[in-house]
Amino acid sequence: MSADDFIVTPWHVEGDIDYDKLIKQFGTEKISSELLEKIKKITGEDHFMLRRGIFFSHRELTRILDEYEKGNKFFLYTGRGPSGHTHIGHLVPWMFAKWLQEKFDVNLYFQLTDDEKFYSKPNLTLEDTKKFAYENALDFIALGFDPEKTKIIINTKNIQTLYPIAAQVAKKINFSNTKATFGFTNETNIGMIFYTSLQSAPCFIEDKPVLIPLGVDQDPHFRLTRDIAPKIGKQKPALVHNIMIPSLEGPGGKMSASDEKGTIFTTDSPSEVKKKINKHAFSGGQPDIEQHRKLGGNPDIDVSYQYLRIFFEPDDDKLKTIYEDYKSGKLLSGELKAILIEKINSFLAIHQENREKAKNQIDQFLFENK
RNA sequence: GGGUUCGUAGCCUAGCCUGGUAGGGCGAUGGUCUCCAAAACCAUCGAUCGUCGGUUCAAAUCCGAUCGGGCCCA
Repeated sequence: MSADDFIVTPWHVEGDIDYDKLIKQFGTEKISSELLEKIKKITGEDHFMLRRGIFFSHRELTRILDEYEKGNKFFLYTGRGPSGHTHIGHLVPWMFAKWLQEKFDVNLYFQLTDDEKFYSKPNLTLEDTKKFAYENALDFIALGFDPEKTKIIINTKNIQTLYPIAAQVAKKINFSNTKATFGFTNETNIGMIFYTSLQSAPCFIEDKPVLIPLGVDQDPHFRLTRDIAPKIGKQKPALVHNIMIPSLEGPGGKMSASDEKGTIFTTDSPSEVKKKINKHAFSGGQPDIEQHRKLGGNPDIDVSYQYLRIFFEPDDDKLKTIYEDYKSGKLLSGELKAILIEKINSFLAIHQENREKAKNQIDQFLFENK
């Protein structure tokens, strides 16, 4: 694979992603400075993930905001395919969704697609994906959502509510559409072929516009949803996309729950975090200390720095100092890693506490079939 | 229901025709190097060859059955 080749699909992400190219390829819109200003005007602040381009692309976010300004509220929808334990990359769109919910005071639906992971992962049983759905839900709740405005949908549990909506959608998507969108072949099981209609269902669960914060790799599902929405008399869902969170081992892939050593899980202990970062985090440092002092490091490819930028250092000034010190050679890779380890571990200490509490809160969050 | 094809370590795969208890690649682990990581170079671990039975001195290899996956036809 050459340097500018990359693959982004809902099931596979590979290569060094050029996000400007991806925007063209997917046909989305870049989040412009005007749009950022508009968000700032309405919410009173601009989230660091927006400022830093962690959320970099959208579909019709402008329309959602225009409607909001006219007094028409929207609702939020995001989710997670429960194929394994939660890692810190998953928390990015969830954190952002929480911010959106607070700023706009809107409802949020969180879909756990246990059926889809059962269909798409040959080795997982339905029991496995259900178990992971529960585990993932704890991490979601631990971020501090309001149970009055936040409901967790589990596909196999809430099918009664989802199915009539999914049926509306399914009738409007034909095999050619899904084949073209997802590259399905004759080997693809029919669960997968139907599945996108189920992922669409929460878009229409309330009769309001919907905004979906999500990893850009999940965009194809909603491209189809957007196509058929007008055909069933609904508004197209609006999307806001975040970049892929790199694996510890470097650019050229997203953090994956199946890659143990390249991934920080929310349940990792402080010593595991320390070991993983020190032993595996790809660095932008120079081959030895003399050269590093002389030439400086490259924060743009340094995974530790990227994690600080994406999630763990919201303070722009502090981040800027780290960037400059690393670039000038003042800060060594080992020292940068120490900063990140401290940040992650203090985050996880609180998160893990909240995660324990979530076990008693989960019932308040689960969606009741209507 | 019929046909066909495949099933070898975490993954991909050679070997099967012409029987003599497995070879490679990726990955993983450890080491050297480095402030770390990567790269590079060493080294190591890892497979009762889907299962059961038969033939044979000897079966991943031949035969039968069975389970599982894929495709085509009905």
